Amino acid sequence: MKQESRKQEIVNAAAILFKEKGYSAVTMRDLATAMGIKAASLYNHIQSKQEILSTIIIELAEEFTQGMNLIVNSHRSSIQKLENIIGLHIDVTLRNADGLASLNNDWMHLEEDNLLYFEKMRQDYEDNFRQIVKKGVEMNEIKSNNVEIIVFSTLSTLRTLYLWYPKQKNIDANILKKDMISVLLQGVV
Amino acid sequence: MKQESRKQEIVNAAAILFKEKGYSAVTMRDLATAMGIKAASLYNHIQSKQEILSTIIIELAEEFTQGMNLIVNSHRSSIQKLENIIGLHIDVTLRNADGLASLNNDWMHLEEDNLLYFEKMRQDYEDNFRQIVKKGVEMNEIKSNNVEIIVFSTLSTLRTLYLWYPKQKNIDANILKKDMISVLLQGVV
DNA sequence: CAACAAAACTAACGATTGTTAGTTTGATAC
DNA sequence: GTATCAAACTAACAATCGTTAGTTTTGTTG
Repeated sequence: MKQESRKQEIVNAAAILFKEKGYSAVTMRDLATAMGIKAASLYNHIQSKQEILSTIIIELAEEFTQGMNLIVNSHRSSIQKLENIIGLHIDVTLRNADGLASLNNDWMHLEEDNLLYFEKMRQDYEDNFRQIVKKGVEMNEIKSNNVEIIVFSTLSTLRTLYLWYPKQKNIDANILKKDMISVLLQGVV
Repeated sequence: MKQESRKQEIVNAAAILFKEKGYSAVTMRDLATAMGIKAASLYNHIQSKQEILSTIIIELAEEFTQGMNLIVNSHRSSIQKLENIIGLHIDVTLRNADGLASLNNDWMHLEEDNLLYFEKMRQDYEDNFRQIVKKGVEMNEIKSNNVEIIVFSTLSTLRTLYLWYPKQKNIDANILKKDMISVLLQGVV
């Protein structure tokens, strides 16, 4: 059907470089070299370096927002909702691990409008997450440890998947989901 | 004799800026402004921007290495060793949360010698961690989930403490250790 | 007060940055 | 074969980068 547009190729190549050295340390000449062209040629396809970054990040953030909204509005137990969140992160990570590096590490280099938009999505995401955990504690589905620590530790792990997953070979998404749910929710001891 | 040396003040100010925007995006002029002086004046106290980064990161990495060695050589159960590792991360984080941002996000901007040195320390640290978990599984102290997932998820959480801890107000280190051990080892459900 | 060192300053350097303007190339359509 | 258009190119720009050189200010000590 549609093959990948030249712009998307550039964005994908940029995501890989941004993952390795961060947005600020990657020059347009670096990116051009990775694409096998000259820096000026990039501007036939993109408007600015900044546009590349926002394309990567905003798209991913909207994916998470959309996924979280489905989960919040579903009629499931808190535990099942947490399991679905774990699944959401794994799905997104398998699809675009490179881009997640920018989302995690370079979001602060977005400029004004996109920065505010991103920060709102992230805040809403965390609030939704927190509410699910709180409800789970109220319903006695979740041990009443410190709610903030549960939110923080679970989210830390899920956000770091993009670093860990590529180092695992031939790992099946469904097995990964099962194991991750087991470790994050049932614990280690 | 010694208050904080001027160099240490510069390093500390740099750590804060590096945490906010990353090493590459912080200019020597940014750092000078934060110190209330001109950029050229910084060079009366430090040799290069790179020296600032390596001062921040290597010192912290050596702290972790030293702490891990003590734990590895201690005669404790695997669970107790894991608890001590959690304690180590909390202690280091409370002492220097800003510097940990650089260690986590900007280590790849170290140059050759320090980069290799750092990478070796990090590899050894992870190997030690993995061995402790493996031993725990063998001794039936730890549920035999996927060992790699346990190592990854625990380490992800501990490495991200630097972001989370400053947002908590008046949290006691010992209570934090207890809660963190509970969530990471005993689980949530 | 004179002497000295620490730490600030001004001015500038060569290199590199993101980006623009104008031009050439190469494939497809008529 | 010629027109078209996307996509590459060369050349250069103003701005900013880390850093150096040389000078002045500041504070302490005899």
